[in-house]
Amino acid sequence: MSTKSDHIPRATIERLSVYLQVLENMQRQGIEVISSGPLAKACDVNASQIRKDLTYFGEFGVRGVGYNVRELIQSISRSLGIDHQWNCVLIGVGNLGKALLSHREFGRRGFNIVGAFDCDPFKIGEEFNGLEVVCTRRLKERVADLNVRIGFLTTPPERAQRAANHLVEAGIKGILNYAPARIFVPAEVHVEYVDFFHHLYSLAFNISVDKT
Amino acid sequence: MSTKSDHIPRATIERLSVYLQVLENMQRQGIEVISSGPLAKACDVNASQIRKDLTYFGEFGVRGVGYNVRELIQSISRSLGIDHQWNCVLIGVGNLGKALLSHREFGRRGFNIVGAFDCDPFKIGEEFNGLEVVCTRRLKERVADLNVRIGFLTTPPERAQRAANHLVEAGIKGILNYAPARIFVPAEVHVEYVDFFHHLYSLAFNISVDKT
DNA sequence: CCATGTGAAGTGATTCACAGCC
DNA sequence: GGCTGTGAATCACTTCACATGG
Repeated sequence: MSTKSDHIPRATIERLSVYLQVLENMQRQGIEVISSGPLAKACDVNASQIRKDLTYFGEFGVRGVGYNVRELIQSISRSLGIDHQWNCVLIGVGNLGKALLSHREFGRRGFNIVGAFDCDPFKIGEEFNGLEVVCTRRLKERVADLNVRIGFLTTPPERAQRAANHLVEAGIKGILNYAPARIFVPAEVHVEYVDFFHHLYSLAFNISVDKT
Repeated sequence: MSTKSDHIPRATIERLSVYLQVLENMQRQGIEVISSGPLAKACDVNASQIRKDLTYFGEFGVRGVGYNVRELIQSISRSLGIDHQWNCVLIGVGNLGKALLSHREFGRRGFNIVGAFDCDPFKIGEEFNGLEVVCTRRLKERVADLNVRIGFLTTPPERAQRAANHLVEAGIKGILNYAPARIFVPAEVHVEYVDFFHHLYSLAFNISVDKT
């Protein structure tokens, strides 16, 4: 829908989230127009980096002026594909799964969790945030009925691959994997790994090397 | 302590977390020796990438054989600086802060949250996971007393910078910033940003481009 | 003989520097 | 005059290919 040329660096996509966050905070502060220089400072990146990142998706600025904050937020949202709602399911209703189900921010950002699945009979029937936990057998019908494209995977590591298989089989297009295990899926299915410790490890490493 | 040469790519550090995760799962399965080929497959990276990453920190393998899983886990842990306990504080006891305080996995991994701070008088005195919420004014003494080096920042975005200033002032060396805002700190203080939406945005983007 | 460790080659991303435009 | 958009130059990371060693 949005890509001007062929390949967009993964790093660019990651930075777009940052720009969006900073621009939203600026908008809340009433800033209407911003140029790449100050925006770069606020995002802690290089100014031409921002300009280059943006031109992968179009020309959003006005020479001699800068970017309109509201329009740029819209343009980036459209570029990322988050200018509309996404239906999601969650598989694995443990502590983390429950926490995510109860967290309303996902819905507020357009990611609606419309199904919660588990194969444990003791969990089936429980309710979180108005959503009843359902047997994994019924995953496929639910995904088809509600045009679900994203699955949150929150099982223990040893069950991650099996859950991933279920999601793929159900026709999911992307998996947000919170389980501490790699999973293997067909190339056309996208996987993102969420690891709560990875940032903590980076901090530990960076602090450690400083002292040496 | 651990760096053989001067500069280690940030990407290498991020991959070490992945290797560690995969190696721990292998160890649980009883695998004792692994060579870079199969390890690379399991981590979904290139084999020489793994070998090069490891040589930044030392020579951990045996030619013709491979790596001892247990020893490699230890070596990577030591390289990352997570072979010992880290005391941490948390500032901003909102929903997310409470969730993190109640989550025992951090302690299990060696990151002990030994203080919870907030400036809201209604929150001070509340208790989570056996930890009493304390006024931010007392942050500095606590950090000094317990040799705390890492701070979890879980305030709303508009209070993130002020909280960051408190942490810096208290002598913190690294900040794990969960607030959806950039923060600015002296160069010697490390910051890692945790953004729950960034992976979701990447998925949305990748799924969207597929369809075009 | 097999797998590590590593310089050299290749690839990809970032920054520079300036032409183009408002 | 000021700021965007962009080819060219630089820098950083990854992969190759093989010498080294158990």
